Amino acid sequence: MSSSKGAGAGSRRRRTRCRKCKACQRTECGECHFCKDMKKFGGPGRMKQSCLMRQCTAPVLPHTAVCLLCGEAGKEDTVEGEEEKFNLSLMECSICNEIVHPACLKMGKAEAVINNEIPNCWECPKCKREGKSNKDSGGDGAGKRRADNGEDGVRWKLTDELAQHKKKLLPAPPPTEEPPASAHKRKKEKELPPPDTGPKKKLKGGREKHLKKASEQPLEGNKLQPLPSWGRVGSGDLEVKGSISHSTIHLSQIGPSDLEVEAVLDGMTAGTFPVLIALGHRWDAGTATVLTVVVVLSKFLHPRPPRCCDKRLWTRIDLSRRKSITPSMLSGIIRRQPASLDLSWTNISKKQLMWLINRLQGLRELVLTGCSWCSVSALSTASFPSLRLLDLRWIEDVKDSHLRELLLPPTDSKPGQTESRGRLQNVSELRLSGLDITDSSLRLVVRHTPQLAKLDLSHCNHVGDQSVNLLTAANSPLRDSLAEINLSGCNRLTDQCLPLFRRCPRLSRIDLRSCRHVTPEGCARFCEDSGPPAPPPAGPPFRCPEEKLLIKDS
DNA sequence: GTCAACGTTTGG
DNA sequence: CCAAACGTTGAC
Repeated sequence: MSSSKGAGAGSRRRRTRCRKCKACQRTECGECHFCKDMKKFGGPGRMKQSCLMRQCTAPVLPHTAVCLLCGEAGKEDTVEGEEEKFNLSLMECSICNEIVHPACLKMGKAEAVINNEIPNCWECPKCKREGKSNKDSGGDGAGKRRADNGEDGVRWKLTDELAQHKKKLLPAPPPTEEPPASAHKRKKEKELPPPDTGPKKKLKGGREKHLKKASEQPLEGNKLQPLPSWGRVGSGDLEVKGSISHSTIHLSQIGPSDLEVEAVLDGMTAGTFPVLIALGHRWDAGTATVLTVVVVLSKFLHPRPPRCCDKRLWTRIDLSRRKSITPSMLSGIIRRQPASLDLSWTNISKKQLMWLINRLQGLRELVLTGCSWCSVSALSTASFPSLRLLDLRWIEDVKDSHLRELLLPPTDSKPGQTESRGRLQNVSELRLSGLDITDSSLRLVVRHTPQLAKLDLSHCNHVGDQSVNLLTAANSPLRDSLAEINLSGCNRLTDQCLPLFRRCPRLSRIDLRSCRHVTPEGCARFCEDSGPPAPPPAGPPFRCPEEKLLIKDS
């Protein structure tokens, strides 16, 4: 096991905990694989790895690190000003591993690529000038490091192809041409832990990549996307095109550093990360758009997460329709601490879901469409102070007793608490489509989700006029909070429910499509009564006054 | 010296 | 290819 030794140029220095990040400051979970290995938790202590929950998000250079050229430590504290501080700080090159003061290099940082994710990490101007990349690191004088593994072989092969495309010039090849399908696929699997390959743990590899290649990590999937198809570009959003070369993304038009770039791969959201990563690289407006990648500046879609969350940079993770959720996916999710998690139509188990939600206290959106209640019941074991959206559509086998379990406040509320608070206290959007939810459960919804603004009850067979009465009754907190309700496909509803909606002052959208017993005439009358002008009796939608929208098919 | 755990190697 | 093992580093 000879790890690198000696003080030769570029011999690798081990990084160490920052001790400041959230992960560093928490205690060991005692439950993860590595905790269970530890002697203190009764394990054999052979693995000698950090608790999964305590993996440092910003590992720092050790105190003993010194500049290769002058032999001195980091001196950024001795000066004022960003530039000076940078020049006197120690920077470790992720290619040659050399640690130097930029000032000692005397090369100017224009050519360097600074890694904004890892403290004191860059691709040094020397390597950049020589055209070196991470691939080459095994071959240089440092020599100590193994050659990169096969995955990287794929990566770099593709990068080379990309460079060749560049020579041939645009336009980008059609998606089917390159990169080779297998490599393409493998690459995509690296975006997130793979869909259904067996259990795997990306710890060490992940950590190493974190150190060595983090600057390109969030973008690496993009490299392989010849021509992604793009979805949303909202009115306030900017669409820009850029090209990827090596680990650099060149954006052609934009500059603000506080926006976010969202990369969509094959129509699927791959992740969200601040554009400043891209800005860490050179601007090159003239770069040919070979292998065009489109990025959407989604300032308006995703408020930027606090800086401390930048390490993982994934605000949304979508694993919908993955056949199985593997342990590595789970730990990947935890490391990234997403604000939004989509697990719809997956076979996630109750145990897995429980494990997850207990570690995602900041989660704001959870989508569990099409999962089984058997798994979803995990929700009844936790509370979600940050949760705003809960999607439970089309969950099989949901009974009233189940929803009661979920909606009722935990029974073990502390005696000191003035009032017991339900688990979904702060949820503002609840989707319950396709559930056999009865009025008895709806009563609980009314009582225990006081912040609810959007409620989706479409295709709930038991929902009828009485249910609407319940939701809009004088003692219902939802009366004032409801802004949108989806009741499409609720065949028990009749025209009689319509006037009840007037009780809700904020209600601005009612979806009554495919409600067999709600007539267009009834809707027209409802809108008419709400004030002129009356819409035509047939054809959706009916517009009611004050920008309210009643949607009804003819 | 002890303890934690990084990064590499090994074995399945 | 991945999980486990382990030598060694770094903090204290």
